[in-house]
This record gives sequence, structure tokens and C-alpha cells, in this order.
Amino acid sequence: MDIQQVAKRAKVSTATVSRVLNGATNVREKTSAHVRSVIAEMNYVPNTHARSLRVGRARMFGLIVSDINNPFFPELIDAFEALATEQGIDVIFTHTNYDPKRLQSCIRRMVERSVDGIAVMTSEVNQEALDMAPKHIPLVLMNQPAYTALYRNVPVEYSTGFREALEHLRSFGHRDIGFIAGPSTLSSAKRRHQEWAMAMKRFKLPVRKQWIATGDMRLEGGERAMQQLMSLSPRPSAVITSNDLMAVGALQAALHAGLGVPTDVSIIGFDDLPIASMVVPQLTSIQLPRREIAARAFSSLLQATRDGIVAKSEVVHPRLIVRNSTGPAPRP
Amino acid sequence: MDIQQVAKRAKVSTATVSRVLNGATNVREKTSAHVRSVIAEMNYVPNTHARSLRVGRARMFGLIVSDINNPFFPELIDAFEALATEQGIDVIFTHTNYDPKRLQSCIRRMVERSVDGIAVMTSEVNQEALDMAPKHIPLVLMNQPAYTALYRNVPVEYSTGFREALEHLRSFGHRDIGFIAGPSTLSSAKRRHQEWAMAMKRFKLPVRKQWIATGDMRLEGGERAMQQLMSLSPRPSAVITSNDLMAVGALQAALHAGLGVPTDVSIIGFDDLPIASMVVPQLTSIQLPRREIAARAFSSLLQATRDGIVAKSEVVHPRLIVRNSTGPAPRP
DNA sequence: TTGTAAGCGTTATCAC
DNA sequence: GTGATAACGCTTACAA
Repeated sequence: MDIQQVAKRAKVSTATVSRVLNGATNVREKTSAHVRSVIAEMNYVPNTHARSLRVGRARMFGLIVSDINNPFFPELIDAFEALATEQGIDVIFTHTNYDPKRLQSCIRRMVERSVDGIAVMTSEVNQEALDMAPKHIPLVLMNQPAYTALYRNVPVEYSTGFREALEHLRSFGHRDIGFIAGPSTLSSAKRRHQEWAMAMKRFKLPVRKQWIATGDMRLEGGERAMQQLMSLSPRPSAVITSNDLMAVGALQAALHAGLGVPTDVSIIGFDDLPIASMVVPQLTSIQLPRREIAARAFSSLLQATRDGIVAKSEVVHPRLIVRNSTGPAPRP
Repeated sequence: MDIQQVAKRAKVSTATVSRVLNGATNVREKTSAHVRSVIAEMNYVPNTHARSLRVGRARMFGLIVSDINNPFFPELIDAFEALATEQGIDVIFTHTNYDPKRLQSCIRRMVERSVDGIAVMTSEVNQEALDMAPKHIPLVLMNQPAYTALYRNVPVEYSTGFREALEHLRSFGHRDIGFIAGPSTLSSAKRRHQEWAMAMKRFKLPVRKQWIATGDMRLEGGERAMQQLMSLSPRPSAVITSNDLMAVGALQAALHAGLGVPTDVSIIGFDDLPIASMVVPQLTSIQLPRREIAARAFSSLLQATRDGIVAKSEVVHPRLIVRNSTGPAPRP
């Protein structure tokens, strides 16, 4: 079933069918209507491979994330896909499972499909993998300041989030603020740790080594880190964590240790995942606006394919979502 | 950059390059090695559109789910994609947001890309949408007994899960068991409700109308439904819910009402989402084996494309994951 | 406004 | 073993 058969049945040329298919204006309305009816009647569906081969563009974007099982990503994917669909662009999607080798093969496969652009929304990237993409395919990265020279970027200004968090805690009278960091091998975790420390200094709050614990970014890690922090004397009256999963773990550890949240200790997470509003007490969390990140990435790619102009990389700002895991500092 | 240039540079014909690319055996090893080195040197990547156009198959499967934001799906997608990658098959992925109209356009877009098979892993399907796919493209559905005549199917035997759940509760001395159902407009929710009722009858447990409440499949709905059930007298000593989100809501409602879980009331969820093990107490839940569903769907499609034989649709069995939200029935 | 025909990059057939 | 070449289904000059 191809355009020839439609043409024959409609008694026009393939060129005319093609014009109708692509909404060209230089077709008599009567012809167009007739062709459309034949198309419908025959249940004809054009072959995208032939079109892409001919046109050189595929009307397709690649989207790569670290880990679809990480609740951070589904909403990002959703938003990206919605925007793409709106523009008649399909999304071919893969994830790397945090494996740099896989990033490389992901990009390669997308290049083979000659996608028109690739959004690499992983927390880690490496030059070797990015090199798989020829220069004419635009790439956009998520918060990778180190690569802005060669690629588009969606920068995330973590500091805004920490500033809001510390303001919030300070307004409740907290001064003794601990941090549960992620492994320093993860660049995003490292960055969050640094930004927290900088924000603390800016607010002239004491940064004590022993009030910084490290977890594995998972619930259990948060639990253990919190146990450690809560066994100290003096111990922090508030704890900020590097992600929500560890915050949930910290919450459970605190409750388990007989401490009230937020009466004895306040907890702030990072990411604002759906889980944040499902635990009791609901978690105050620094929200990374996932839909906004997706939107910026998408429009950056779209611009690149449309007119080749490099978008100004507008910065995305996290913001604090206040719920019930934060409250006044306990009297000493 | 195409196969011609590689051929010229390697001083062979395009046919030979193509043979090397596709691992044909009838190429002298020396020639093959030479061509491969030229390919590497030139950083040549074959064009999949041209190949698909010529070969007629795209080495690509379509995967459609209801809602990527529903934590049920990411693991399914992950598993499906992993299997596909193993076979050198790409996955083009979309979601319908539970919109039947969107299912139709999703399938249409996949047909345009001439995928080799489509996994429709939505809880709802409709004939009109499925009709978009020509007969030569195999479709596999998830638990849609009504469509098995025309399409492949991954049947899910809900009853196993409910049987295990009721056995578990009965061993704890529970007889008064309530149910929080989903809206009967959702076929999966309806099915779960029916299966629960049938299992109750099989165990000769009393099914009381007032012990069946209805929620919206979301946390809030479970909360309200549980409030309703807990205000009854007598009230059930255990409650099974139609999904985990409502179970979490029910859990919170119970705790909020001053009832201990499981000391005063036991709760069992359905799906075994990640959240089930993150709440306190951790939720006992009927697990739908998502990876297994994905695997069955994938291998069914693969078989269809390989040898056209219709796979026996092996039934998937849910099973009970026992955690801490269930315990002995309270003494009356 | 419509038709003709070349060509996009592969692979498969046939010849050598 | 290797090479020449005709498709695959579409879009787009160019011609009419």
C-alpha cells in the first residue's frame, strides 16, 4: 500500500497525493478533497522511512534519561513527549541506567535513526559518548556547565533552592542545620553538597563536619545517615538531604528514634518527588521543576532545528515547597 | 556520509560494505577487516531509514502505556526496553493518559514508523483504536481477554493474588474483610472488584455491601473511603484496596483516626509499587509482576515477527508480598 | 493547478 | 568473493 496506489485510485499523480498529504496550498480544493477521501477509504498510511530518507529529517527527537525507575524522570519524559506530540514530532526514548558506556550506545542508536535532536537528560555525561553525535545534530544537556561551549544546556541554579530552604529554617529559629549528602562520585550529589555549604556560609550559619553525613541516595542510606546525626550531642535541629528518598529515610529514622518531626527535628528533602506528599508528615522539599526543564530542553532543540539559532540558556530555578516536616526549632 | 563514500575509500563496492555491515559470511576476512577499519576511521553510521525502507522491517517495536507518571509503568517500560536492546531492537514509546482517542493516534504514529510490532500495555483498549494497525503488524495487549481472538494477550490471573491475600488474612483470624474499589468505569478496577468478591465467596467469607467503599484510585480517594469504612459499626478488621495509592491513603486515614495498623485494622494494597515499602508500617500488597508482563509481551511480539507462530499466552500470576500492615485480627 | 521523473541510502538479485 | 544495479516509497525541481 503506497502512494502510487492511492494516486492510481484517485486518478492523479503521486506528486498531487504527496501535496495533499503535506498540506501544500497549490492544490485545487476539489482535487484535495477527492484525494483525502481516497486516502481515508484505502486506509493509507504514509511511510515515514521513505519520507525521512528523502527529506533528510526524521521529525523525531531522541530523549535519554538516567533511570526511568527514578521518580524524578517520568514527569520530565511526559512533559517532553507532550510538547513533541504537539509539534508532530515523535520521541524515541532510552535510558542509561547511569552507565556511561550505555550513554554512548544510546546516542549512537539515535544517530542511526537520524533524529533531529537529542536531549541528554542524565546527571552524568562524558565527552566520549557525546562524540558519537555528528556536529549537525543538536544536543541539549541538563545542568552541565562544563559542556556549554559545544552543546546546548539547561542550567539549574541550585543555590536559589538552598537559599529559600535556609531562609525558611531561619525564620523558624533554626541555626544548627545538618546535611545528608550523596556520594561525592555523583556529580549532581557533589554539586548539591557544595551549594548547600555555600548557602550556609552566605547565611553565616555554622557548617560543622560532624553534622554532615553521607548516604547512598536511597531510603536506607538516609535512614542510616540520620541515625548517625541524631546520636550526636549537640545534634542539628534541622536536616537537609540531597534527595527525597534519603529524606524519607531520615524521617523514618527520626520517628523510629522517638523524635517528633517537626517538633524535635525539621527535615527538608530535595527534588519534590510524588512520595514527598505521601508520607506523614508530608515532606517539605526543594522542588526541581521537571516540566520546566523538559520544556527548556525541548524548545532549545526545536529552535536549533528550525532556525539554527542557539537559544539563550535560561536558568531554571528550584523553589521550596513547604509542607509539614518543618517547624519551629525546639527550645534548647 | 553514506555507504558509497565508504565503498570508494575502501576501494570495494557498496555491496561489500553492506555485507560487512550485516555480518554476511561470504566476505573474505581480509576484505572485511579492511572495510571495518575504514568504517571506524570515517565514523560512518548507517542510515536506518534507508535500510528500513529497503528491507521493509524497522527493527523497532512500539510500546504504549496508559500513564508514565503511574509508578506501575516505569519498571514495565524498563524491562521491555532492556529485552529489546538485547535483540538490537529500538523502542518507540508513547502514553495515552487514559485517553482512548490518544490511543488511536499513538497506534497510528507507530504504524507510520512501520514498527514491527506494538505492545499496548494500557488498562483500557478499544476496537476503533486497534483498527489503526494493519493486520500484518502484530499487537499484544495486557490482560484483555475480550480481544484474544484478534490479538495476542498477556493474561493476568488476578484470582491467585486475592486467594493468597485472603489465606493470609484468614490465618491471622480475620473474617470481616472490607474492600476499597476503584470506579467501575475503569475495566481493571471493575475486574479487581469482581475477583475479590469471587475469592471472598470461595473462602465463604461474608461480602457485605457496606464494607465496600469506592475511591478514585488516588491517595485522597483511599483516605475518604477508609474514613467511611472505619466509621461503621461493626467495621471490618481488614481492608483490601484496588491499588496501592488508595492503600496508602487508607493507612493514613486509619492512623489519623487513632487506629493502629495492623493492631486495630490490617490493610492490603494491590500492585506492590515502590511506595509500598516506603510507608510506615510497610504495606502488605498483592504484587503484579511488571517485569514478567513486559517479558511476556516482548517475547510474544518477537515470536510473531520471527516465525509468525502465535505464542501460547502464558498466564501471569500475581502474588502476595507480606510486610507489616497486616497482623492478627483484634479480639472483638 | 497538475504531472514527470530524479534521487534520498540501503539491500538483494544476479552476474561474474 | 565481489561488483553492478534495480528496487524500497516518498518529495521536489522542473515542465507543461
